Amino acid sequence: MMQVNTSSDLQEERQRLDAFFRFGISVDCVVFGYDGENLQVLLIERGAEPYKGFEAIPGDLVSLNEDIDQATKRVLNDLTGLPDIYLEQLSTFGAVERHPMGRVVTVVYYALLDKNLYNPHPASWASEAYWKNLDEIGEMAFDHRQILEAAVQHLHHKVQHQPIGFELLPEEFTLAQLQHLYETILNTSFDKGNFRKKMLSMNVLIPLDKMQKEVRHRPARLYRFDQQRYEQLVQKGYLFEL
Amino acid sequence: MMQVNTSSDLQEERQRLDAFFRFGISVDCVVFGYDGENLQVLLIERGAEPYKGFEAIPGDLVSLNEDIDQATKRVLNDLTGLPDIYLEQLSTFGAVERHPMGRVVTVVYYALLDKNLYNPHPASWASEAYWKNLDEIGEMAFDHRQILEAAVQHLHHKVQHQPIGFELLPEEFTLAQLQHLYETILNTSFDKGNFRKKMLSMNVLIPLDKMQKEVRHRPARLYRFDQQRYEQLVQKGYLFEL
DNA sequence: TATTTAAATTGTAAAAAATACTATAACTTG
DNA sequence: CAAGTTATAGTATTTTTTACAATTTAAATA
Repeated sequence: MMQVNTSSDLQEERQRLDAFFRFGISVDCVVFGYDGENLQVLLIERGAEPYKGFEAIPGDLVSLNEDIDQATKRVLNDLTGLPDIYLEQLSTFGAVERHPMGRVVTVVYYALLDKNLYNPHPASWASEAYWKNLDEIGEMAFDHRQILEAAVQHLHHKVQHQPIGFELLPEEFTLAQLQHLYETILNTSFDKGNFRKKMLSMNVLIPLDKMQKEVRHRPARLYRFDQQRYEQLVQKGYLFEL
Repeated sequence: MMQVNTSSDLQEERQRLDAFFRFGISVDCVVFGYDGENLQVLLIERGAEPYKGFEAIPGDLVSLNEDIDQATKRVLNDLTGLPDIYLEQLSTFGAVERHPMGRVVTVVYYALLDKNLYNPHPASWASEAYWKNLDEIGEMAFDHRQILEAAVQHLHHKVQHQPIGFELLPEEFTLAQLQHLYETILNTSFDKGNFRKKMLSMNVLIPLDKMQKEVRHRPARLYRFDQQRYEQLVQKGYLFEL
């Protein structure tokens, strides 16, 4: 098929389309953290309209010349002071009435991190920024409640098939810490010996020559996650599964 | 925190935001089909600028007052004549330069179906609409090549954890057909007896009192997928896995 | 009609993995 | 050093997976 497109062709078409180009795009960043005890999520209090004073997932409108993936990092940093972290796209919410200021479609990302590493500080139009236990969350701005529920569900599913749990822990951790994390996320309990055997048999943990410090009992060996090894296994078709 | 928002407050804010509300949103529908032999995908040839004459995934701009999920059904029907089918959201592509007519963020959906049931007919600005084998696809419009690859990868992953294979088959099918489908998608082969045992032990297949017809050997029993039973199992925490 | 053929279906023994549980080691604190 | 606590290792039992062989069925052919 031959292509004939003059510049005026395109201009005409662009005009016809003008009515379609009235959307706003935002990104929302669901950041999960773990403090060794509970699973938490990073929230802000909105200091600007709409929904001023409401709890919200950190998020903001994307600029016309800004890449969406990039926007997540900027927004998260602007509002909470968190540095560049890897955020994975989750899904997109686009109900017609979800935003009172116009038609805004929001792309939701999520991340997991060791919350002891970073302390959030509110900035820009965020009046507060803090961690909150998942089960203590009430009303939220926009459809953020719904978004958060989708993120939690995704986490439950994902943690059973990929070793994402490690992102929530310090670089070096004990098997008991890892087990407690999984038990928290999945709300179950595992046999200690068998959990250990299963984890170690996957060959994605590197045992270190270090021991836990400052505990009042036999100290446990520390391990770290072997990202390279994990990727090799995935290449070969191995699937991490609990 | 007290909320004070007069109507003029909001108007002011809306004006400040005007520069952000210049995005276009589109939906793209990756529809996979299976003809008993190969895995295929539904494509159109674009009959309008930009990328006139190129192969593309069926998709179009969303209207300002149109729900995104709804838009998928309209678009797919407009371009290819396919009726309402269930489409699942996959992910969103928003690179700055992905569309030559402006900033367009596209939300990608996908569906699976028995391609013998529906015959695509091009309409609206689609000059062609047809099924094509996955391994015979060349250049495509926009970033559709990239989108398609993401969809295929998602399919590979998903088929191993959810019984989506059934959507690609006729309502009534034999275990051999099901096995061949899985072998095609995953590009492997399974032991016949063990595949049968595994599938049946999941209790999501209803054996029918019907047999295959018009084959020149012992006819196989027909089964159908038990959606209800599957949902019950998922509720109870059971996870379908190959 | 008897025989052949192709595939469906069933069965089974061996191997591997998951599970439940016990025993021992290592460290801290009083 | 004894007591307490948790880590770590080990083991026997059960369950699941795997590989493969045997049997059944209906159509096609001779």
